[in-house]
Amino acid sequence: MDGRRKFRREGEEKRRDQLIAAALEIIAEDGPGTATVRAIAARAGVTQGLIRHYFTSKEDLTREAYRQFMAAMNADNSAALDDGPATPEGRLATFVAASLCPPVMSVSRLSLWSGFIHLVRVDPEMAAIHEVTYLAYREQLESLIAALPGTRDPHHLRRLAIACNGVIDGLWMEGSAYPQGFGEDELPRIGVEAVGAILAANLSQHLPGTISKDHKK
Amino acid sequence: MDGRRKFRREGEEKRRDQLIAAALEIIAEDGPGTATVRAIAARAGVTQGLIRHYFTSKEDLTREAYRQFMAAMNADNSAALDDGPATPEGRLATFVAASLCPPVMSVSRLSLWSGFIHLVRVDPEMAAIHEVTYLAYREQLESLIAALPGTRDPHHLRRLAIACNGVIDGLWMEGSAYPQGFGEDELPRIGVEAVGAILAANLSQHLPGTISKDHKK
DNA sequence: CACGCAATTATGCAAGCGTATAAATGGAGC
DNA sequence: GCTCCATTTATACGCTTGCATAATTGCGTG
Repeated sequence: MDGRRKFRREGEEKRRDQLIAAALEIIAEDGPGTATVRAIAARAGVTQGLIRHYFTSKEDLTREAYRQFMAAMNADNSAALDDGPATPEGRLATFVAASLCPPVMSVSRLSLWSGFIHLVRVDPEMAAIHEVTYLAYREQLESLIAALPGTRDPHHLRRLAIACNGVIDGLWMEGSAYPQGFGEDELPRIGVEAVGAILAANLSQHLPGTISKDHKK
Repeated sequence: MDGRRKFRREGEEKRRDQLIAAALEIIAEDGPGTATVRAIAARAGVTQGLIRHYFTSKEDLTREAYRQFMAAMNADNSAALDDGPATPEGRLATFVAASLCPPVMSVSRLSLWSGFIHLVRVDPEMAAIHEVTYLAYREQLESLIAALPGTRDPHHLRRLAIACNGVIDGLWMEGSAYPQGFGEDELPRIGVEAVGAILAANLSQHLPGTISKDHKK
């Protein structure tokens, strides 16, 4: 009789997270084109009106989703530092390798990234979010480089960090797009070696054992 | 009285190129979101019906635009080989450097690339176009590497090419996104050095003296 | 110079989009 | 168990989109 659907009330935090998670899932699976307000609401198990109750617009939701995605990337990446070696070389090598291993390096992350990236070049607010998280990553990289033996002036240091970041980004893309194209630990090894080459440092020998074993295949 | 607009008849080839060019311009400037059928036709100076006369669908036009864009990237890149040195090391260094100089490396190219890239992960036909042009680039890179002194088995060679391609891609992104972040010839130098490090070859000394001097827009 | 056809325009349509608004309802507090 | 309000649903509106179709017109051809 009553066709009106039953529902449960949830806290604001939980609903926002649900909606953001639903948006990220859809973007990762089918691209941003299918991530409509209706599709996101359906995936989250609510009706579309609720989105406008928790977000001022769809753009707002999109930006929050991007912010959360980028934060997760950085968090997953830095988490590796906690369990790694304590030497400057070891920390840098661990950091680079973490960027080139799951969960940071994965198809779904690449799909998400590619779904967002064009917005960064079009929407100034997205660009701001990008810059903040990008700089956070690069500054962490820069401080790890600065901890290496030898002194470098700030300007040189900055350019080294940018260059290393570029290498890592490129390998991340390659590996995420073609996971089957590389052996188990091959990409992190290549990445660490390339970064070492740019910095004129020998990083490979400081990698934790689980990563630097011989590559098969 | 007669509000109907005047027009000139053009050849099929010319009209198709005009429409593709218009689509690329809009995508580069405002992102794919604003590249609607109407906007593209307006930019090309025709009415929207004409698009469906020369392309079976908007998807068709988009794919042709992507194909043309990727072809231009490869063409601009290989063109550098004609004017460069003839030694294996010199040719590889030239090729790498060309990827990191205008016109291949530029903001508009990055905007175009970012506007298309998410479609590659969603549309199988776009993925096919991507694979063809991507492989063409990588195979050229691979043959340049194979020409270097020393012998490598095919499997190893392939992985080296993938790794070098990753480095180049990453630096291309960095440099395209932040052109002001590097000195004039800094990025090609870093790229050649990093590629040399991966291949255990000394490429930098084989670079032509001035790299990005005379590029016409 | 008129004919004929393909190139081009003009108009319309159905579907989907984001957004606005009002009605219903779950659930905590008394 | 009643009340009340924030949460949630339901519905609708205006706009844009890609696509289809019919009407026009430029222009090569005889």
